[in-house]
Amino acid sequence: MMQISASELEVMDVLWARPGLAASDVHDALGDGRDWNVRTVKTFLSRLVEKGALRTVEDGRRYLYFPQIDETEYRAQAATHFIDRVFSGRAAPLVAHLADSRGLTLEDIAALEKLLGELKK
Amino acid sequence: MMQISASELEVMDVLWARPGLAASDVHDALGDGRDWNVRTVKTFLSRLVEKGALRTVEDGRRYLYFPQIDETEYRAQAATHFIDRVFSGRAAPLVAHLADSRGLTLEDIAALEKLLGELKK
DNA sequence: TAACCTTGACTACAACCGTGGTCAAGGCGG
DNA sequence: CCGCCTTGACCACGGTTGTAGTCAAGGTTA
Repeated sequence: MMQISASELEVMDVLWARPGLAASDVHDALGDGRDWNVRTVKTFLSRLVEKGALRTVEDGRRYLYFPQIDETEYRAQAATHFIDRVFSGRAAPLVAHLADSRGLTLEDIAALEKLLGELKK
Repeated sequence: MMQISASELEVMDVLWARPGLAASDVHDALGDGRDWNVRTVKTFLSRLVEKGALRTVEDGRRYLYFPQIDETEYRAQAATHFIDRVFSGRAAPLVAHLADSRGLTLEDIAALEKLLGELKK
């Protein structure tokens, strides 16, 4: 439902981790690797506000940004959509692919086994 | 790497299942639920050819379409990208989310347990 | 005080996407 | 043979995305 692009999601990640940052703070927080112009970051922030994913609070001459959507919920929904699109809604083949492409570490495998154990109850 | 949109992927699905169809056949095969105009389907086919995901073979006045990319490989790669984007590369949280959102059926759980058993070896 | 930096508001612009229209050439039904 | 259908080639058009530029107002610094 809420369409957030890959770049916008990186911005959300920053604000989920530290809500209430101003635009330039978000820019700084993205610093490593992400070499966006401040204005680019501001564009993403504005679009996220338009989309209802962020809310602004005035702080003098600038805005502070706060997530309006729940991180966990968003990721769960994104996962469901992805699986519907790419794996016809079947989760098991996805995990199989991850295994194939070495996307699963031993730790992952242990974590998943534990998780499955809980799910069976 | 190869950027295929959601709609284009539906077209690929048809051709992965039955390679060598002509445009109108693909249109028919999509029939149920997917109510695209034939020209819309042709646009997707053309774009997929441009992108190198399909190859054409002339058959009289029309083209037959054949996948140029491997289905399994594509899905595995898509899964990896998705997890990088949305779950910072960690597969286990993804599966946890699926469980939360009831994306996993009992069958899935059984399949995953079997899979994990094999992976441990 | 004068020049400069920051901030939000608005604008730009090309690529990609979803959706299909136009057009001309060839094949088919009657 | 004649009109109709299909086919590929090319075009259109508005929305989203990535990536900023411009501008004016207010704060900062020398």
